Amino acid sequence: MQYKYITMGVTKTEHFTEEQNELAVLAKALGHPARIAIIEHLIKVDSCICGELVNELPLAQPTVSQHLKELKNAGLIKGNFEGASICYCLNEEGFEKIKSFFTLINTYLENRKDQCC
Amino acid sequence: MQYKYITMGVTKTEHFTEEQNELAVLAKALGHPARIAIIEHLIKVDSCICGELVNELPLAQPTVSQHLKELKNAGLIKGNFEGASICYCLNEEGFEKIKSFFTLINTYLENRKDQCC
DNA sequence: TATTTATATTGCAATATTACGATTAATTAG
DNA sequence: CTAATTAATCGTAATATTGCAATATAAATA
Repeated sequence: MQYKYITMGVTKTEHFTEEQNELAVLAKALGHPARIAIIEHLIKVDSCICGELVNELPLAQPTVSQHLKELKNAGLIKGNFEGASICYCLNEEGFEKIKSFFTLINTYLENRKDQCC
Repeated sequence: MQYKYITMGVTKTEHFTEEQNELAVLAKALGHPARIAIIEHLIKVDSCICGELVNELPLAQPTVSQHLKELKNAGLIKGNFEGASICYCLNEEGFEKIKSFFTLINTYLENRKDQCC
């Protein structure tokens, strides 16, 4: 058997810029309704949350833990231990990177003249 | 054999709000460096593009076509036929939906007082 | 110290995504 | 009409993601 397609199913990150890969990682982390819900909840309660997320979300505890881990790895939330529980809140850094991308897009869209499509 | 976990690997969209699912779909569509590159290229050339994307990207034609389809399905780009080729440009609607989400986040982050994490 | 509470990790089942060769479809050029 | 060009679709290989039961870990409490 030949390994003709050894990278099938794998994103070819090496062919894109670091900025493009970073943006994709951030967007991907937001690409799940549970993770959107987590972000929204963090904003809603306006404080660091400690665990009640499992009660808020329609998912089992290990699944929530996994989603939190992905948001943390992407740099969109931060988490610190606070006694027995852990405390999460938004990580400004991650959102700053997204911000400049969307500022670029919005500026473009606002000034766009023609639109052949 | 029992099909105990018939929905394994499937996002439980039905338990989230329509808005959360919509946002997740949009973010997910941006969650790949090739699709970020496509959006950036559409902004850079400031016009509808007709096919040269395959030359710009380090991916085969069917792969590029697939990424374009995903961006189109998510509502982030539009495409029209123009003779033998097809013409793509940004779809403002999709980006509008993302915009309000990030406005919410930015407003929150700018006004946030404490930060226990 | 033993028990409870809170969260992370492991392991695994199942679907989703990524990538591309081969092919198809549709238009243009000759 | 035929060949060339352009882009979508099909089929398939391979990895990634999602979800949860079971388990592990770590701190608080009795």
